[in-house]
Amino acid sequence: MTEETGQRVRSGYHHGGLREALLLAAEQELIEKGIEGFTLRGVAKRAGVSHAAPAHHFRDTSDLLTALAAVAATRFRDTMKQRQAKSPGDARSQFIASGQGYIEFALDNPALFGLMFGSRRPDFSSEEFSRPSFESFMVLVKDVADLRGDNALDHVEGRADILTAWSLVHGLANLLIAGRLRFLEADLKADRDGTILRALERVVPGDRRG
Amino acid sequence: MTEETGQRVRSGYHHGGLREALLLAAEQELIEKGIEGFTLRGVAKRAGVSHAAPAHHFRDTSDLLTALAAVAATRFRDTMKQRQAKSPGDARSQFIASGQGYIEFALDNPALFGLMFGSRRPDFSSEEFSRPSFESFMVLVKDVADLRGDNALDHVEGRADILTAWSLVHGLANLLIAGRLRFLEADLKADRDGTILRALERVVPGDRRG
DNA sequence: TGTACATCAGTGAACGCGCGTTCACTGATGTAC
DNA sequence: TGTACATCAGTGAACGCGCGTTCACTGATGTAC
Repeated sequence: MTEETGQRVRSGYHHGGLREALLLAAEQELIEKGIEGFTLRGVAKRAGVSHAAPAHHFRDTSDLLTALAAVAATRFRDTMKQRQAKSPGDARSQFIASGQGYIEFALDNPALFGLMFGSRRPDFSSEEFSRPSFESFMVLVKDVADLRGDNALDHVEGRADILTAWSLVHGLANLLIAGRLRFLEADLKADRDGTILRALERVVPGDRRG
Repeated sequence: MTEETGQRVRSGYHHGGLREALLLAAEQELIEKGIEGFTLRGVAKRAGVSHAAPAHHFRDTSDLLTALAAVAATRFRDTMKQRQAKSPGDARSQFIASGQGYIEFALDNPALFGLMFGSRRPDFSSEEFSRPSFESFMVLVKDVADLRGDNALDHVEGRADILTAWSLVHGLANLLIAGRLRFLEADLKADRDGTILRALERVVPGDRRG
C-alpha cells in the first residue's frame, strides 16, 4: 500500500514525508481543537503514525507550533502580496489591497492567525517565523510611505499612520473572527469587501473625507 | 484563626466567602498560567481550599470562567465610563476618552481582556457576561452618534464609523498586549497616551485632518 | 549485481503526572421549639 | 437560654483519562565494496 504525501510516497513502514504531513495535521488539529486543546498525540493520530513518531522531526510541541507559525506567516505575507498584485494601481489602491489581504487571510485561516498573534507558544525569536512576519510588516510600511511620499518610519506622524492602519485591520480581523460584529451582520452579508473597504478608507494616510 | 476575605471571615472549616475568593484566585491563575494553563485545581490551591471545594460554587471550569468574564466585562465598562467622567467636554473628547479607557483596561488586565475577546471557554450567552459587554458597546455607539448628530446604527456610514473606531482600539490593544509594536517603542516610552491619541484622532467620525 | 552493514524513521509498551469528577464523610451554621 | 436537627460548605481519598516522554525494538533505506 502506497499513498501520496506531497512529492514522496508512503512505503508501509516509513512515511516518506512525515514532517510535511505533521504540519498539515497540526493545522487541522489547531482548527478543530483550538490552541487550548492542541496536543502532540492528536497530531500524530491525525497523521496516521504512532504518537512517538513526531519526536524524529520536532523537538517538542512548541517546536512544531513554531514551524506551523512559520508556514502561517509565509502564507499570510503571500496573501497580502497576491491581493496587491491582483489589483495594481496607485498607492491608495495598494494600501487598500494589502489591508483586504490581511483580513482575507485572517478569515480564511482563523486558527493560524490566532497562533501568530494570540498565542505565546510559538518561538518568536525563530528566524523562519520572524522573517516572513517582518516582511508582512514592511508591506504596510511601504504602502504608507508611498502614500506619504516620505520614509514613514522616520517621523512620529508617519509611525502614527502605520499604527492606525495596522491597528484597524488587526482589530477588524479579530472582531470578525470572534463574531462580535453582529450589528454589522446585514452589511457584511450584503457586501463583505465593501463593508471592510468603508473602514479601510477612513484610515488612508493623508486622506480627507466627509 | 480568622482572616479577612471581602466582608466575610474564615472560621477554620468554612471559608465564609469562597465564591469571591475563587474569582480572585482565578484571575491570578489566568494572569500567571494563561488560558491554556488554567486549571480548576490550580485555582482551588491558590484560594487555599481542597480541589473539590469549588464544585459547591461553580458547576465546572467553564462556569467559573464565565463568572470571571462577567467580572471582567463590568470592570471594562466601568473603566471606559470613568475615563469619560474624568475628562468631560465635547463629543470629540468623550470619544477619545472612551477609546483611551478601552486600551487602558486592556493593558492593565491583559489576561481578562484575552478571556473576554480571545477565548471560547466562557459562555457568551450568559446574561451577567453579555449585559456589561453590550453596555460597553453602547458607550461607543453613543460617542459616534453624538459626533455624527444622528442615530449612527441606522446608517451604513454610521455603522462604518462605529466599526472603524472599535477596530482601531481593539487592534491597538491587541498589538500592544502581544508586544508587536517594537517600531513604536520609543514613542510609547516617551508619551504613551499621546501616541495612542495620535491614532485615535485619525478615526474621529467626520473629522478632517492633513 | 550481490552482500554486509550503518543509519534512518518508524512502532508500541511503559512511565509518572496532573487533570476533572465523584463520593462518603464531617465540621460549622442556622432554625424550630 | 438550651437542645435537637436539618442544611450548608468544606475535606480527602479514589477513579479513570489523556498527556508528554522514554526506551528497546524493528523494518526500510542507502552506501561501500
